[in-house]
This record gives sequence, structure tokens and C-alpha cells, in this order.
Amino acid sequence: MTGIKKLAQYLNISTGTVSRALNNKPDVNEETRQRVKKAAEKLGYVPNQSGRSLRQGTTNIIAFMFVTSKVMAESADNLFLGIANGIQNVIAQHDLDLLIIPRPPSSDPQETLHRIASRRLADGIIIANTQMHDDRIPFLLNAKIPFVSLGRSNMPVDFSWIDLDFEGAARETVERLVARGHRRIAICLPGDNIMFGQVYFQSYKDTLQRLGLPFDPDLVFRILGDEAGGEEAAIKLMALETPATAVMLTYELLAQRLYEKLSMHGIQVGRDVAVVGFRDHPQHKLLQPRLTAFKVDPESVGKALGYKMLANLPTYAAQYQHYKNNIVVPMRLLPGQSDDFIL
Amino acid sequence: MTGIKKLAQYLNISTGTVSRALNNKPDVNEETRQRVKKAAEKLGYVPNQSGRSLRQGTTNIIAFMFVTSKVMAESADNLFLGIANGIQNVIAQHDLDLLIIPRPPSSDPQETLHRIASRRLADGIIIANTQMHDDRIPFLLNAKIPFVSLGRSNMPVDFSWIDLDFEGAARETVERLVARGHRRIAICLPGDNIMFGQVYFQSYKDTLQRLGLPFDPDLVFRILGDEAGGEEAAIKLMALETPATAVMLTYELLAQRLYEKLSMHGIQVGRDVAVVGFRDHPQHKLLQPRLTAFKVDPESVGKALGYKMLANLPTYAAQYQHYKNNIVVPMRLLPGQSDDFIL
DNA sequence: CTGAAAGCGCTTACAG
DNA sequence: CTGAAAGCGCTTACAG
Repeated sequence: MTGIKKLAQYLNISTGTVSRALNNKPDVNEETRQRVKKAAEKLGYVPNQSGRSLRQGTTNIIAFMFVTSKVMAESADNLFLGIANGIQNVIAQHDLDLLIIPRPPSSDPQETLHRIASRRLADGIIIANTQMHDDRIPFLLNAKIPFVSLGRSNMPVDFSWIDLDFEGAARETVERLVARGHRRIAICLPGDNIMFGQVYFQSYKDTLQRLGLPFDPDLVFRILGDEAGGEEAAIKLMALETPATAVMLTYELLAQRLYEKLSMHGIQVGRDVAVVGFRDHPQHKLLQPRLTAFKVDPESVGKALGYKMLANLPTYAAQYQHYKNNIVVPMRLLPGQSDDFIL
Repeated sequence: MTGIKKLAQYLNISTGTVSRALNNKPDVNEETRQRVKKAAEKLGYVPNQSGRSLRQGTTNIIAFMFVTSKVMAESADNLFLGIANGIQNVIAQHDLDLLIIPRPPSSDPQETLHRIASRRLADGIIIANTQMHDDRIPFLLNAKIPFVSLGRSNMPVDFSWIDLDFEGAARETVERLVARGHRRIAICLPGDNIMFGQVYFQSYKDTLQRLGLPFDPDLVFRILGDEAGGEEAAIKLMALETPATAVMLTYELLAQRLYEKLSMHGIQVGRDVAVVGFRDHPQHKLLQPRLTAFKVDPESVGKALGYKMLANLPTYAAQYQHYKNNIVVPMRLLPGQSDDFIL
């Protein structure tokens, strides 16, 4: 005997009434509703999700798709758990569950997406690792699947995203360094066209201009995002014909090797050159001098994603329409001593 | 027009045949099967999971439930992503998806479990943060829900688990230290009754006994698992009437503060006292002298969980029966200089 | 080898 | 306010 049928038989009423009572439909006698709820509790009845999904066309599941690379798994992803937690906290308020789809870098993102969508595994999808040009975006828009992106793209279409405030971080860094007398500030950037690098770079240039400082292309270092990139940055810094007095980093993991390589050449961070890091990272805890870097609260990133997801689901759109605009999560500067070098 | 009906109509055959063809049932004409598959590909047909689930009683989803505490999210959980990835890699081979349920420490584990189970959200459940006494285990056994635990318990029942090789780690640590002449080896242990501490402790005692060394209860330090625990360990170490010459740690995060506190009192790790850490952690990268600690490959933990999960699902049990036994994932010692102190 | 039909567990117009 | 019935999209005995 099936779940709801059993409950209905136990109560001697129809399954329809049981369903209406449990789903808080208005047209149910209040006394009946209480009887039903009490019995459901007693018998431990919970509606079968497949039955509901099939009938209603919604799954009450939100999918979160992200790329797992070896590098991410080992280091950058102390963020990930906090983000997942933040999403979960928000969507759980509406009894939605989180389906996490880790995707190896080799797999085809379109295919995964198509599978989730067509199989109707989820009511909405959160995508991460968004690229400047990202084919998933037109695909999702076209398929009319509610989605939110963690990360902007520069595609000429309108879609929901949240992102970290890279403009703000670059602006604050440049302003801080300039206030300390620096005029030649080098910037480390990703080699590829990843969006956050672009945003960070633009804000760097804009801020320089606003402060009346010249932009020198020689000060732009395109480097890799892993730890080896730190060494590369040091080499480029030392190779400059007209030296820079400060350097700002993208990527979390550059700092350590940068320190080491410079130190091997008698250049001490904080004394001979000012360094401002990017995202704070546990691995930096022991760096001497302590790295000035930006703190991101992963939980609030997750919550923002959750709210924006809800705002995109037909069922909850009205309730969360104030989350309609795209959200930029602040990065808060934690001062260390790595930029104590004052001109 | 529904998915499979549309496809059937397009092909001018019955939905039953379409279903049988796509699901590789033997009793289908090979030519028909090819026609169906080609058409499905062309029209982008993927069966609706709710329909399948309702009919078959299986969801093709594996749930992974774990507790997210602030501490975990910030530090210990560089493991998590790798584990999730490992599980996913294995179960994806059978088109199973991973439903990740992060659970705040405050929530009721039984309730969450009951919800997943009754709602039929998943075919099997992987639980983490298993306690020595853990009520989820009898619940799941009783409800006959296939599950695997990440972590042993000492409940008097038989169930599927995988765990890290804490015995091996403690044994190797004691043997290594004894080989270097140490006879008084202190051990840091969790204050509560968490299982891994128990296992680690037992192996410590067993190994001492096997090597003919006395066990001294004064050398057992019950401390907290966060960073402050490192300071506590240092204080207890220095307060010993008969000093210890070596100390072994549980928990990843103790090392840094232990180093610092000892150093403040003129005691240098590696020179005046030997220290062997627990799990390797990115935060240790910069510790001087480098901490001797154990490396765990999170991916292989995840894979083990995945295989054991499959071995517990009726559909795949036969195929994966060689994973029936519980699995202990090795911890590999990475030598540093923190235990260079030789007697 | 294929088709027609039943039914998985729900929810929801519809009728009363 | 409640019940009877249809139907969401599949799969699978059953019949031929």
C-alpha cells in the first residue's frame, strides 16, 4: 500500500484531501487539516518526490555545477564548502535540495547541462567557473532553464550572475598603494581570457587614470595561476628596465614563491617592494611579512547565489524580486605588512 | 507531446519498444535499436528522471550527507572537494548523480535522513562525520536503506564503512620515533569520544607494548582540535614532571601554535623535541622545520566510498561484490625535519 | 520481436 | 469542504 493511500485509508478520507491538507491548500477544513498532519507525523509520512515531480513538473532540486581541477581540489577550494553551505541555507527554507555536479575539466559542459535539463533533474542550475565567452549561457537562456552564474561573462546577453567585487579590490589596492607614494605599480594577471582578470585589469587602469598616473604596459605580467606563477612574477619584476615599487597579485597562490624568489635576490617584501595579494588563503598564514590581501566570505557568496536562484524560479520569483539585480559580493582588505614599504 | 511519446510517434513504433531499445533490453531487433538510438540523439531525447524513478522505484541519485561547521569550512576541508570528486567519478560510470546535503551542526541528523529516505530522494546514502555511537547507523540499517559511512563507529552492528588507516599512521609514527631512540612519546588526542581518536590511541598503546615500552597515562594529552589546541599541547608538554622527547598529533591544525609556544620557551621543534603531525595540510607548507605528517589522497577516499556504495545497491551488488569488505585508505608518511631530533 | 495496457505516487481540475 | 478520476512520463509484465 502506497504512502498517501495508506495515510488516506488510515484516516478514512480520500487521498485528494490528504494531499490538499498537507500542502496547505486553503480549501480544507481546518480540523481535517490538523488530523491529517498529526497522522502524517505519527506514521512518518513524507511525500515521494518522484510522484510529486512527475505530477507538478518541478523537482525541488537545485543543481550546482562546477569544474574540479586538481589545483582547485588542493588549494583554492576552501571557498567551495562555504559557498555550498550558503546556497543550501537559503534554498532549504523552501525545502529545496542541492544537487552538486562536480565536473572534470575534460568533460563537455554542454552535454552535462543538457543531461540535467532534459532529464529534469533540477528546477534550476547554478553554474560556476564562468568564462568570458561561455556557451552554456546562450544554451540555458535558449532552453529557458532558470540559472544563475557564479562569475560574469562579457557575452552580449542579459543573464543572472553574482560575482566578487574585483573592481573594488583593484581600486582599493591602487588607491592604497598610491597613497603610500607608489607610482609604478605592477599587476599580475591571468594569461587566458578569464573574466575576473579582465575586470581587475580594467579597474586597475581606470583607477590609475583617475589618479592621474600613466599606464605602462611593461608593468602588466601575464602569468600562470599556480604556485609557480609566483616565481615568474618575481623574475618579471626584477627584469624591468624602469623598476616598479609595488606589485598587486591576482590568484591566491602566487605570494609564497614570489617572496622566496625575491628574497633570494636580496629583495625583501614590505621593505624593498610593496605587495598586495588577492584572496586571503590559509596557506598565507605563516608568510612573513604578513600578506595584505582581501577576505571573501564564502557563505555570503552562497547566500547571494541562493537568493538569485530563487528569484529566477517561477514559483518564488515574486517573493524574491528584490534580488533581481546582479550582485557583487564585497572583498574586504585585511592589512598585513607586505605593503609597508612607503615611498 | 511527451518525450518518449514524441520519439515513438516520430519513429512510428510504440513507446514500449523505444524504452526497451534505449535501455538495452535484449529482446529488441538490433536494427530497431539503432534507429531508435539515432533518433533519440537527433531529437536530444533524454528520459525524464521522475518518470523513471516513479516506475522503477530508483532515483539514480546517491546522497552524500556531511556536517559543515565553521571550522571545517575554513580549514580542514580541503579534503571535501576531492572526496566528492572521487565519489562522482565512480558513480557516474553508472549514470548516478551525487546529491550533496550539507547539514549545519545544529540540525537533527535523524530528521534529515528520514526526509531523504522517505521522500525517496536517493537510492543510497553516504554519511560522514560518523561518531563512535551514532544513531544514524541503526536507523539506516533498520530502514534497509543502502548506505556507507565515512568513518567507523564502535556500535555492535555490522555495516559498510571506509576509513583512513589511523592504526597504520599511529603504528608507523611510534615505530619511527622509537627507532630514533625515543622512549617517552606524548600523544595528543581529541577530548571527545570521536572514533578516529580511539583507534589512533589504541594503536599507539599496542605498538608501544609490542616494542616493549611502558605506557604512561601522563603522556596522553586530551585537547581541542582547533588551532588553540596546539598551544594547549605545548603547555602540557612543558608541564610534564618526567619530560617526553617526542610528541605525536591528531588533528591537522595543532602544529603551528605548538611550534610557536615551544619556541617562546626556547624549545625548538626538530632539535629539542621530535614532532610528528597528523594529516598534511596546506597551512603547514611554510612551517620551519617542515612537519613530518601523513598524506591522504582524498580522491581515493571518494572512490572507495563510491565503490562501496555500489556494492550496497541491489542493482550493482553482484558486479561490485569484491568491495564488500570494509576499506581502510592508507596514510602515507611524508618525512620533514620536525622529528630530526634523535636520541 | 513488438504493441497495448497497467501502474509507479502523487496533485489538481472538476463535480457535487 | 470533499471525493472520484485523470494524468504527469516512464517501464514492464503480458499477449501475440
